[in-house]
Amino acid sequence: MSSSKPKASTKSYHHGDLRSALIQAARAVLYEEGTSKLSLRAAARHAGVSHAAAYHHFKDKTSLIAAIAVEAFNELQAKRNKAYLQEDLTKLKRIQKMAEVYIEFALENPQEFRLMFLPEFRREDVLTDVEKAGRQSHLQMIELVTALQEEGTFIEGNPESIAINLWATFHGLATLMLDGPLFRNAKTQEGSTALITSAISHLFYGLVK
Amino acid sequence: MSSSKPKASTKSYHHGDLRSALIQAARAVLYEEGTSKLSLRAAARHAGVSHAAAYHHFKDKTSLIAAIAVEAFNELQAKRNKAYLQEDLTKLKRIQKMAEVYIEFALENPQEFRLMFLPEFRREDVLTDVEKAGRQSHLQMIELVTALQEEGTFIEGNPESIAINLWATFHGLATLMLDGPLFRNAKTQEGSTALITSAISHLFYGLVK
DNA sequence: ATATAATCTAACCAATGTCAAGTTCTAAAC
DNA sequence: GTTTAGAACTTGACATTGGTTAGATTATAT
Repeated sequence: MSSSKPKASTKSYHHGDLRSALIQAARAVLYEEGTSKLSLRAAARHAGVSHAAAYHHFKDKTSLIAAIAVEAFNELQAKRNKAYLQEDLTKLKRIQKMAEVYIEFALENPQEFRLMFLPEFRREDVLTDVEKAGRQSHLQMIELVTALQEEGTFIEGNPESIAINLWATFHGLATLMLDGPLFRNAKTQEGSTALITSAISHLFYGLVK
Repeated sequence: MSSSKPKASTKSYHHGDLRSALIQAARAVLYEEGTSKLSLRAAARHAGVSHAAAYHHFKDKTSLIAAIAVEAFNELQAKRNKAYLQEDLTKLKRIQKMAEVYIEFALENPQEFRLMFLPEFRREDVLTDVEKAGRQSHLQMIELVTALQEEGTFIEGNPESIAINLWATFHGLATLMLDGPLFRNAKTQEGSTALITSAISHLFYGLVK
């Protein structure tokens, strides 16, 4: 929660770290009032500053939302690394773990997760900040796949293509559980892990006899 | 494009089929002005009627959007049936075809596709119209899986779980191609079909050697 | 002829994004 | 230690837009 550099004074005219306070505030609004109520003004209100203060930290409304997405991507990555380092697992189990972390994150932070994949954050010509923030995980997954190929566990083939396949499965499950027909299954822990486990197993060992 | 029952007179006071005209108008606005500009007023404007006229056909703004989602689900289903009936394919190829149709629909109708999976259209307690409209495809897929199990092609196991897995793969690919890191791959026909083909093949035959 | 559905005009009100101009604090220069 | 420049905020105002309701008006259908 608390960041490192700035001294967040409690009551001074200058906030100390309004930028990240606004991001937090915006996230809170997202949950307390819903996506449609998220506005620069609402975030400012929630952070206890004037409605125009945000313009010293964000170019416009979209920038604030992008900042939320970036922060969320970073949190996901952190969570991923934590799981990755903590556990002493086979590489195969590691992949399962990645899926669990991904979906858990989506279910625990649904509003942020949706923002992470808004179309306005992708541009043909340039890599946006949001894209950059998401890129790391992708590369990490490719590495893992490559390692699995080298140790002879996985089939040959373009590792990126396989990584994409894995991600698509995670992502598809996550989104269907969040906003699709699987949202009822996602209400219980058992329901969701069952879905994950069977999906991973199918993908690992195939559907065709 | 033109529906069956009502006579869409061109210039009378009574429109004839304003309801579906508004849906069409709203879809047009979606593409011409973007999601954020979609409003009841904009739809009415585009349909050439007064801004209050919509209230005789839709309870509120959300209902109009829901109607778009329902219509889109129906179109997807129709497209699916068409592909399903036309082609004389093995059941396995049929699944590949379903994936292609699904993703093609998403890429050709990105705006509608996004609306089809808005969280506000799912409720814990009741089946919403949008949900009902999406349900058919799901059942169809389960049937197909069951058939594949019976003919001994697919592994045993809960057919629904397998169908979910397939859907998640399609859906994950579609969403990542639309609003995720794969959106650059989706720009060309070859790029997208390559992704689909390899994903299906991986899922059919497994990633583990 | 009459009831009623479909449409229109008008108006209200609540928001929001954004800019402009003034204030208050911080920090660096002297 | 004082001055001073500039950054961080505030208040106020503008223009836009949108959802929604109320009360006519016009067409359709019985």
